Amino acid sequence: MDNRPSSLDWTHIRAFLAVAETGSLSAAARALGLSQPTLGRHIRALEETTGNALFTRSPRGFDLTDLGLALRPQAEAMRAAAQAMELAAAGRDTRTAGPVRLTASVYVAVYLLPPILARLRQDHPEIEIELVPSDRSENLLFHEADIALRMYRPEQLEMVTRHLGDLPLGLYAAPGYLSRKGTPQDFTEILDHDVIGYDRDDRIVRGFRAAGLDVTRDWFPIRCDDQVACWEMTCAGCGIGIAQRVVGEAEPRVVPVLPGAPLPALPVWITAHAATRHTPRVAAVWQALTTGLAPLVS
Amino acid sequence: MDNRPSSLDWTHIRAFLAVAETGSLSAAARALGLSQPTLGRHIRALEETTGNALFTRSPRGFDLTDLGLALRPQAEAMRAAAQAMELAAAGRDTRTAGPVRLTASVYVAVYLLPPILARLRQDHPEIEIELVPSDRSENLLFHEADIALRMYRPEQLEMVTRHLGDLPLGLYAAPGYLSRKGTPQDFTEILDHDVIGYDRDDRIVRGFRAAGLDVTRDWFPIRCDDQVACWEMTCAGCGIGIAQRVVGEAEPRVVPVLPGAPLPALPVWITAHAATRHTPRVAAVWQALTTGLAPLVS
DNA sequence: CATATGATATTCATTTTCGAATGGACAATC
DNA sequence: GATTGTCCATTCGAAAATGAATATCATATG
Repeated sequence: MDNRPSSLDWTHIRAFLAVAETGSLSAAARALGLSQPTLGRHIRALEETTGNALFTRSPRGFDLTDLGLALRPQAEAMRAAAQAMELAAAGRDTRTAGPVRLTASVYVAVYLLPPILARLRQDHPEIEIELVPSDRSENLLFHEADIALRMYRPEQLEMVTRHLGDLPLGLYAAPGYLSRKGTPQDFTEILDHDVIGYDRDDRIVRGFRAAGLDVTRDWFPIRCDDQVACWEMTCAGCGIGIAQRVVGEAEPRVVPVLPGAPLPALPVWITAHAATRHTPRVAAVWQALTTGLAPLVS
Repeated sequence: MDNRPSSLDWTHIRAFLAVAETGSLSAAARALGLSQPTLGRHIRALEETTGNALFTRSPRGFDLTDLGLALRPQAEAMRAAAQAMELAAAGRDTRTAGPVRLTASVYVAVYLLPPILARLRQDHPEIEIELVPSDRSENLLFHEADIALRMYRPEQLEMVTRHLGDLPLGLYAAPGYLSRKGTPQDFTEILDHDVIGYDRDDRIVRGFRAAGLDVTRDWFPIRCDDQVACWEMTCAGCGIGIAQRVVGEAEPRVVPVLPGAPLPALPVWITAHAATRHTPRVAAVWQALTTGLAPLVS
């Protein structure tokens, strides 16, 4: 019994991916220009080092187990990198063709990125952009995205991060709402108003507490997790909403409320894997994002 | 004759990355557990399929060409994906038998762990323990270890950490030394004594400062980076040394000095990857360490 | 029910790959 | 200037991986 924890053989990983995709050793062998016994040995070797079955065998072919399913995305990421390497090695001037996956908060993706990405598409039409709007925090890791824009400092090893600046926030409301409920003249008066808050995100609550207002989650008459929906409700006159100033000032349906209100500013961080940060594509997108966001942050 | 660049061999890419990082075939061979001729062949094969030189050879080693420089990030991305795959595989390893790699400070590894690991071996003989004593801080991540014991709180995402408690410290000296130089009756009298300090680690200096004694690194007549060597020198009568109480009290060659001295306690943190924390092996070792260390920390 | 098809496992001779050993070149050090 | 250490290139016998051929199984089909 040779329990070897040794690291995985990259050739075996390639075989794993081919079998996973074709569903059979024979088809994978044809695709890779190898023989069926060889592929079988590679898969078996991989299963021996991981200690668990990656496929269920049947006379019809190979099917991924749960473990195999979990491992497949990483293998695909490896192949993507290998393909990029081959491109770079072949046409040595190889530029930036290919996809870049970008994740950002829904809010940023909706209100800030479109003009920046339009400009990027114009300057680098060979780069395809996959935009993943997401407010969950943990989805950027391990190759779910090449670049992430976040409102907090990511703390990961192997990640390159840069603080782009801070997005000032402001309070806004539709004129119709203000004529109905009056316009607060002082920050404390806001307690008598309908403030639109995010449901699970407690940053707003904490922000109010920091400003000296003792409110709880229940105090907000309208709660919604989706920041875009929150903003649309604000624009529609549901109450006073919080928005980034660059967005609020550009929105004709609302007017600023209490411009001097003590609201914090949202930090903006850009993050990429150290491994991919300097590949041409990722570098180009990184550059476009930093320059495009620069005028928006203070 | 031009062999069609069918496609790059992933094993060769791995060799490329190792050589690029180490700067020599020999060092890369050591890192990969292969031989220098093998690495040389891999690189040559890669250069033949791409048709371009990736390194400039010199008797001092291998240097990346511009093309090789351009290819390196993609190779790094591949390895990042491979590491992610290995981590994912390790996180789903259901085997109870096999190795667990454990890292701890040299001091802990020498004086605290042996009985705990002996007990663990007895209870779980199917688990092999690889102990990596190390005082460098950054070596636990990315699967260099499954579990780490540290004297500070690790701050990484994707890591599970738990504070096990604090190890109280005490001052100790050999009777021979004390009869030669006298026994200090007050903490300030310690300035007239030979205190054995760690060389690069400034925690002792800061501890003395916090206690109101203005000392600098040069004040310590014996300095040594190795904590085990420091303690052995203390036991041998070189001066007054600092040790964890559990160690000092159990050592017949020394007696306590100034039991009430205001020394800080060392926090003990146990850490593991979130991905592997709950695999049977890692969980068993985690359990053994927490219960084994519990009576030692206050 | 017999047959054809397409799949995996196994075997074994062949090819490929590997590593120990060796020699030579350069740099640092005494 | 000799010595030592580290590096690369080459050689060659040993070890490992490979693929053609074959056996076997399950299914679909007439």
